[in-house]
Amino acid sequence: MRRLGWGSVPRFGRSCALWKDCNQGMDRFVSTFTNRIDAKGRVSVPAPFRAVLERQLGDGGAQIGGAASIYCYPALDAPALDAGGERLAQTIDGLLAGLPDYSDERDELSVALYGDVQLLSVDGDGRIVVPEELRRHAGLETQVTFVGLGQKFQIWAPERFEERRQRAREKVKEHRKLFGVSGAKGAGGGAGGGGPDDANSGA
Amino acid sequence: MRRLGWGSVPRFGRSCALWKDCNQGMDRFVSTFTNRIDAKGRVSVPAPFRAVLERQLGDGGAQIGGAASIYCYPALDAPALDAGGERLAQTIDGLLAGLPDYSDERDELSVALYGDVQLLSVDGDGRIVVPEELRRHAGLETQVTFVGLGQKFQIWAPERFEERRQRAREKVKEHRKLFGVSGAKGAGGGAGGGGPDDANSGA
DNA sequence: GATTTTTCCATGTAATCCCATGAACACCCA
DNA sequence: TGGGTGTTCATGGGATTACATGGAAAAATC
Repeated sequence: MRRLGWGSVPRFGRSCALWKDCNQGMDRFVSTFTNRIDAKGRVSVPAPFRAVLERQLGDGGAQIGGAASIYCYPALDAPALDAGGERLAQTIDGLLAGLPDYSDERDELSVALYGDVQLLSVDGDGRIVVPEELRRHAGLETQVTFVGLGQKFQIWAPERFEERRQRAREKVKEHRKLFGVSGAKGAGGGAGGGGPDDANSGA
Repeated sequence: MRRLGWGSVPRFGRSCALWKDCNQGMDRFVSTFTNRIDAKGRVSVPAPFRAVLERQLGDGGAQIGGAASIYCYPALDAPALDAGGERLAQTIDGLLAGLPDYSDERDELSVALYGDVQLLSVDGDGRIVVPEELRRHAGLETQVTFVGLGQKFQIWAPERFEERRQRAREKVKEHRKLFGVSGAKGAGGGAGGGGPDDANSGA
C-alpha cells in the first residue's frame, strides 16, 4: 500500500485505547484549516482530513492500494469548492441510480454531477493541485481554507469564507429566536456535529 | 498483453490484493478533458479514462488478450458521441436481456442500440481515431471534449458542450430541491447521508 | 504502386516524486 | 515545572516522470 502523507492517522494517537469507538466519531470532516498554496499550485490537505479520506477508502471493506483521491467540484451557489472522498462519489452514484439508464434526464444530470467533478490525487506529501478552473471559481490566490462539513468539506478563499461565516452566524441567531434554544432540529447537536453548522448550513 | 499508453494502470496501483473490491469505487469516468484532434484524426483519450477502461477489461473476469477498445456510437438526442468500455456493453446487453429472445421488440432494440456502435481501438500511445461518420454527427473539428458520466463518457465539440453544460447545471439546481436535504434516497452515504450539497443547500 | 491506416519514435510542458527545512506540538524525565 | 527529545506536518525546491501531441517509418488496403 502506498503511503499517504506520513502514515495513517498519526495525530490522534493510536495510543487511544478506545480507538474503535472514537474512530467512528471521527469519520467526518470537522473544523477549518487554512493552508498556503505554493508557486506550483500545491496545497496541503489538512492532516485530519486526509485521515478521513483514508478511512473512507478502507470502509467499503477493502483497503486499497491506490492513493486517496478527492472528488472536487464547484459549489453550485457559492464561490467555493465542494470536495469529499469515495463516500461523496457514492452519494452521487446513488442519486443517479434512481434514474433509468439511457434516459435523457440521466445524461443531463450526469453531465453536471460527474462532468464538473475533478478527481484530485493526493500526493505522497499529502498535497493536491487545484486546477485552474476550480481555482478561478473559488477565487483562490495564495491561501485556501478547508471547511469541514461532515460528509464532505469545502474549499474557500479565506476572505470570502470569513464573510460567509459572518452572515451565517447572524442567520443562526435569527433562527434561535424562532426555534427557541431547544432547537429540536439539531439532531447532531452536541458533541460532533455542532461546529460546521455555524459556518454554512444555516445559509 | 499489449500495452496501453505508458504501462498499465500506473497511477492507481494494481498491486492491491483486494483489487476486486476497491475497483468498484474508482471505476467511473469523471471530469472533463479537452484534447486536440490531429491531421490524421487521432485524439488522445484522457489518461484517467484509459485507466478506467483498462480496469473494466479485468473485471468481467475474462481478461482479453487485446488492447482496450472503446464502444462508441452517436448519442440519440445530442450532437455528441456516447462511449464506454466493457461495462457499457454489458449494460446494453442487460437491457436486451430483459426482452424475450427472438421477439420483434428485441430485434428492433438491438439494431437501435448496437447498430451504430463502432469499436474504436486505442493505440499504443493512448489515442483513437474517430471515424468520419461519428465525427460528423458530433461536429468535431480540431478539438474534442471528453465528458465523464460515471458509467460511460461522451465526446463533444467543445463549443457545443459548453452550451449543454450550462443547461445541465440549471437542471441540477432544480433537482437539488427534489433530492432535498433529507437525501432519503438512501444513497451510499451512511450517517450524514445528505446529498452532495446538503451543507450549503440554502445558500 | 499509391493511398490509407497503424506502429513507432521524438519532444516540450506540466504534473509528480523525493528530499530538506523549520515550526508547532506531545512526551519524557529529572 | 521546565527543559530536552522526538513527532507531526506544512512548505519549498530540484529532479523525474507522465502524457498530449507532432511527425516519420512500417503495414495494410485497394
